This record gives sequence, C-alpha cells and structure tokens, in this order.
Amino acid sequence: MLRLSKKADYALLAMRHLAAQPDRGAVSTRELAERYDIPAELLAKVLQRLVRAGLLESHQGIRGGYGLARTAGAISVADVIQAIDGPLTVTACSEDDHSCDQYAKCNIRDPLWHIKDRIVAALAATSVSDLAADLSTAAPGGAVPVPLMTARK
Amino acid sequence: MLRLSKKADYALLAMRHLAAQPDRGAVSTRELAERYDIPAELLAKVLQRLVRAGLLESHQGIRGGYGLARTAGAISVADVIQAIDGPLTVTACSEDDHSCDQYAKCNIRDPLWHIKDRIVAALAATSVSDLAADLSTAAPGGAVPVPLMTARK
DNA sequence: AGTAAAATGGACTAGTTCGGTCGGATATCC
DNA sequence: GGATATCCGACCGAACTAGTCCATTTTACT
Repeated sequence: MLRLSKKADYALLAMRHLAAQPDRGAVSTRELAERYDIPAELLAKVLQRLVRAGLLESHQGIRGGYGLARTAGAISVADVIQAIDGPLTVTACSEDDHSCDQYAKCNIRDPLWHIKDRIVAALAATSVSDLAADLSTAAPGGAVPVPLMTARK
Repeated sequence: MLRLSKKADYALLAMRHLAAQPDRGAVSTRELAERYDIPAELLAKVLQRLVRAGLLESHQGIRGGYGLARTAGAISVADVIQAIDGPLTVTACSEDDHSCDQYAKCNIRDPLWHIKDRIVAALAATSVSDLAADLSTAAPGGAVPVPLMTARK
C-alpha cells in the first residue's frame, strides 16, 4: 500500500492550485472545494492544518482565503504530507519511539530506516512548483543530485 | 504516514530470519512466532501469502516449515511488501484504475506517479540479504558475510 | 495403521483509523 | 450590522487492520 491519505491528496491538489495561480490574492475554501469536488468542510480542515504548519497564509473576512506562505519552490511535497499526516514513518518505531512489541528482538530496523530516509528524500526533492510544472519526466530541480537528508525532529 | 502494515513487518522479520539461517531446513511457524513474539495464527497467514507469491517454499507435515524459494539476494523488500499488502500505490488511482472522484480534474497525477516510482525503486533496490547483513550504511548488493546475531550499537 | 505436528483456508470479531459532517465562534469588509 | 470568510472541536459511520477460532489436509515418525 503505502498510499497517502485523501487529506494529503487534497492538500497537494490545493497547494498546486495556489502555486499555479500566483498573484491572485486569497483563494477561498469554497472556490477550491468546488473546483476539485472536495467536501468543503473537510478541505477547510486540511487548509487550516497547512496554515498551522506555516505553509499557507490565511486571511479571514469577506474577501479572505488562502495563499502560499513561501514561494512554491520552497515548499516540498514532504512538507505538505507531514503537515497533514504527521511525521512520516515507515515503521511503527523510530529513534525516539520504541513502542513496538518486537522492538527488543527486531533486526530489520536499521535497513528499514535507511529506506525511509530514501523515501523522505524523494518527497523532499519534489517541490510544489514541480507539481505545478507538471512534467512527468522532469527531474525535480533539474540535474541536482538528491540530497540524502535525514529528517530528524 | 506511509507506514507499512504490521503484517508486512512480520513478513520482513521472517524473511530476514530465514535468510540469516541458510541450510537449516524448514523453519516452522511456531518457531518463528515464539522467536519474535508474533501471534502464531497471524504469522501463519502471512507466511502462506508469501508462499502463494512464490517467495517461500512450504513443507507440510510433522517436520515441515518454510524456506526461501530463491536466494536471499534475489528477493527484494518490494517483493515482500507487495506479496502481503498488494501492489504498492501512493495514489488512489493508477494507470489502469481511475476510480477516484478527482480523476478528471486531478493535476498532480504525473509527478506523484514519478515519486511512486522512486519509492518503489528504493524498495526494490534492497534485498532480503541486505536486511540480513544489517549494515545501515551498506550499499545494496554488497558482499557481506552474514552475522548470526548482530549486536547493535 | 495411528498419532502428532505441521501447513492450509475460511469465517469471524474487536479495535482503530479515516473520510466526512455538524454546529458554533471569531474575524473582516462593506 | 450583516454577509462572507476562517477557525475549531465534537461527532458519526464505514472501512480497514490486527488478531482469533476452527476445521481440514498433509506428512513424518513409531
């Protein structure tokens, strides 16, 4: 599986929309919900979480709505997913959380964590502006080697 | 999240165990279950799926059990996960399955599929023998002798 | 031949998570 | 002050997951 949640899908959809419409002022939840056939209340929560994570800026009131908090190139897909679904972990346990019945006898932690790092790297290497560019074959960021960044909180 | 299921965890644990104990004949469900504190009936199902996927060979009867169907190096982590959790997809839709409310209006499919390919590549590049080698920094494919019980740092 | 140990397979249950909804509060502009 | 928007918590039903139970079949050993 490894499927990402629908909320994360909605978040990415919205982020891409905002990235593709720069200088358009605030876009409301309702507009986005209608545009993509997403239940408005649900999308609202998703957008709120993105605001709390610092990825979006909100503007209340009658002409309110949302806009990107940074440039689209400075927001990665990993940022968006983590804002919605929390820190992305492949295994039940992590460096700080050992809550797993098999922890003591587990022998596959390290290689699995290594795989996780590679997955995070793939998500971190793709920015929201890459989504907006919509070139399926495009290497994110051109010929930039993938930084093997270990996300630790 | 992107967390893999507990069944997949159990499967990888068992596969690694079998890879680290070559030429030991069949290993029974009960032995594996006790070794790793896994409910036996559940593990049994997991192992059965691995057999059906062609990753394990089973041997019924009083001295029966399971053994790798191929060499550990020829079985990837992706193989194991797919055998348990089905084809691994990041998005609800895929090339052949368009069942997703947003399909028509979706604009992030291609970049997301590209990310999926990279994730699959990361999983496919790590073999069960790499798990057994247990060197977190090891490049997949390295010729490393198999330690029986690796003391962890 | 009989029995014990093993895999096989289906049905079932409890718990959790996820997608979605509802209601109300607060801020802003006209 | 009213319309339009974000904000926030509580709630619900459906789906999925982990785990259980039980009955059958296969095999080895005595």
